[in-house]
Amino acid sequence: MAPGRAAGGRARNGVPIRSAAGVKDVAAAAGVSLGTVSNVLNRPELVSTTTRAKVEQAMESLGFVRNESARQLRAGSSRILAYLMLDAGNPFFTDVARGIEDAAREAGLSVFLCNSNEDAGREADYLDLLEQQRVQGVLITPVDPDSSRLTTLPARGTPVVVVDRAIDDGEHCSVAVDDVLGGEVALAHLIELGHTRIAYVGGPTNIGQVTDRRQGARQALERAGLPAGNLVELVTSALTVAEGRGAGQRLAGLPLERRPTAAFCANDLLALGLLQQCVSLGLRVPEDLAIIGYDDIEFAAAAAVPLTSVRQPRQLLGKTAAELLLDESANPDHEHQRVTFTPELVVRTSTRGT
Amino acid sequence: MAPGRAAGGRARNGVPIRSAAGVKDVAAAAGVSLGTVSNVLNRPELVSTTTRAKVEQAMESLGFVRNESARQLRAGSSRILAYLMLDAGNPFFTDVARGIEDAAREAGLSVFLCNSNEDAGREADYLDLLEQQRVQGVLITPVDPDSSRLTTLPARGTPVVVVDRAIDDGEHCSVAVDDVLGGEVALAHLIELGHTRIAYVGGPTNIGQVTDRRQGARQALERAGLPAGNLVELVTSALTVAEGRGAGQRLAGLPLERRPTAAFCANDLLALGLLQQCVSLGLRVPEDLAIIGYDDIEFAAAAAVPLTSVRQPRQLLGKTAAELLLDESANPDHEHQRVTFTPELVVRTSTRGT
DNA sequence: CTCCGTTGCTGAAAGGTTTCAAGGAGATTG
DNA sequence: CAATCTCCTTGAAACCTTTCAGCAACGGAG
Repeated sequence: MAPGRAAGGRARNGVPIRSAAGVKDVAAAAGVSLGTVSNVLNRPELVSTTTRAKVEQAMESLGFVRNESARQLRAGSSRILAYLMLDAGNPFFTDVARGIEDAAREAGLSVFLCNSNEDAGREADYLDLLEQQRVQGVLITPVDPDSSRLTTLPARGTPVVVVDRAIDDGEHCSVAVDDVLGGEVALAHLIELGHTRIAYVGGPTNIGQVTDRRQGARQALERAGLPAGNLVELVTSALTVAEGRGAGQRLAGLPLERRPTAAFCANDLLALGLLQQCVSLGLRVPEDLAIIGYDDIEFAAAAAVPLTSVRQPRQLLGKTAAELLLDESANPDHEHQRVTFTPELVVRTSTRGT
Repeated sequence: MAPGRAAGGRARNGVPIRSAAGVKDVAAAAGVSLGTVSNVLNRPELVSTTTRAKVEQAMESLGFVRNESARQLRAGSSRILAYLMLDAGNPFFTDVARGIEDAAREAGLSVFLCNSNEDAGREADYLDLLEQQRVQGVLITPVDPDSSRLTTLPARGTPVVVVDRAIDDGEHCSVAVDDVLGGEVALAHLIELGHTRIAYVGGPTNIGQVTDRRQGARQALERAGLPAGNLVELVTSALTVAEGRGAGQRLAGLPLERRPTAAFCANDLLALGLLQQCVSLGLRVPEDLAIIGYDDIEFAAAAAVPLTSVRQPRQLLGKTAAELLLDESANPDHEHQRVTFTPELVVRTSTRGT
């Protein structure tokens, strides 16, 4: 898989002088003062056209690069937002990120993406790092919504907005989609189709999305008057395609009389893996097993059997979150908000058949 | 799709004091000098256990957060790498990113991800930003490999490693997979299956991956003694699923006698979109149209018709690139390298049939 | 010819950290 | 008891930029 490593050697080591041209050098070269150079950089309208031209020319020829650390240290503010995402490999989150980027760009800010990869330790490390960097604000889809950092950051002045999770501790805004409702809708759909023994595939159970959707599923079951035991839980150790395949293996291995006739997966990656595995083991979808996913990522519709899923307004989620963050850092009488969107069932072949 | 926006208002505006506890305050609280606090932070082994405990306790109770801008300004070095990726929504690049993260983490560095989204302007903006931030190094899969920034950054002291593209201007290392070979292999496979009129789906044509793979395809065609005109180009405006669908629409609309019997797509996203559209328009894959993708992302195997693709060692690509970058910034007699991996054909149903 | 308002430029101070030469306190040796 | 040595700690200088009060020059109004 990873063979021939044909090194095409290339010598010539660049001179490692960070030539260190600073405003001072530019000022000297242009024959003006420090302050003027700074004005060219920050308030060009205060500088006469001829002087500005001289300065810009000097910058150009010296290869001047503004030192952002120094700028930020003195000016006190950063022009950067960060989105700390749960899983960069899940298209759902990259779509959210796109919404964030669009909103940030509009406000003249840049976005750095960080990937916690469902690991609470990494998440904590990144939060520390971002706080130290004094970024203008942090958007996060948390692995661990109870991390103390989620409250200490805002308390110390770094605004935090929680995305795709509702948290109501008064320290930040949050933008979420009603996951309990989503779970309920998904299961109601399966029940309506006549299924009574249904698998819930998801995990790890410390992730809020997983438990909320499960709770919704249970509620739907209860409302339909079915015993709670009819929801068979298959716990996975991550929300990935590979884990979905593993679950498929386990599920297909169940004796027919105990095997569920439908599966509700905590996200589309799991559903796609489950689907793939079940199909390759000879189960027919939806006849032998109906499958419903969650998120409606773009790949859901292109799957072996087009996947029924619960759609969330991904980009809007990100855009809204970024706007709240911007408001928080710009507006002195910002009030924390909890915005909730409503999910939407998208029915395709994997449950309804053709 | 994006309805009910139930704002659950929450007042209580956090006091916006970035309480500004600095080393100075910590020193005062702990009854030691500035220098000692700094030593606790940077060379704890030089500080006696009792003093260290006092200082740490003071930090804790003051909620001290180190100001990274100031640290970096004085110390001159950053502990951050950045990966500027072509498309964060393409799982291929997030897998590369994972490889980078693993290698960086091992070296005690953090990675910020930036998404140029196939936009040369964004790419340039991010490169400027990263240089100003004085990150320790930049990994990039460029939209525009001819951007002057790709040489000015290293010349001024910010190491740059090019990922998934071979560039040989002596200013940086690069790690790539032989895309020409990959294109050749893909097309040879189709030709071997008896196809003679073949579509090449890809674009925009300023992206190197697109042109290299096309060139490989042409070479294979020539080698097989087929006229160049037998490769029908369908140019897309991005390497996305949606664009793939569009290409499918166009392709299916061709009169039967002119319609290719196989399609080679510049990446899997295009191939998945193409596949989905063609299937939904009633074409059988591979009987009416064989399809081959590129990258072998995880979703390729789970597609409506499991997709034949050209696999690249994604994580290894990232890991190798990060290691080269680390060497460049740590090792004074670093020599630029050009590492090339070999792609591998993975045959599935979309070309071979069942 | 003086006064005043504009416009454009200056230069010192400040921001929080790290570094480093130097000093101090105890312990050890002769 | 003096001389050394070790081990810790100290405080000022430096990193590069932005800010801001103030100065100079100029033109127009009276």
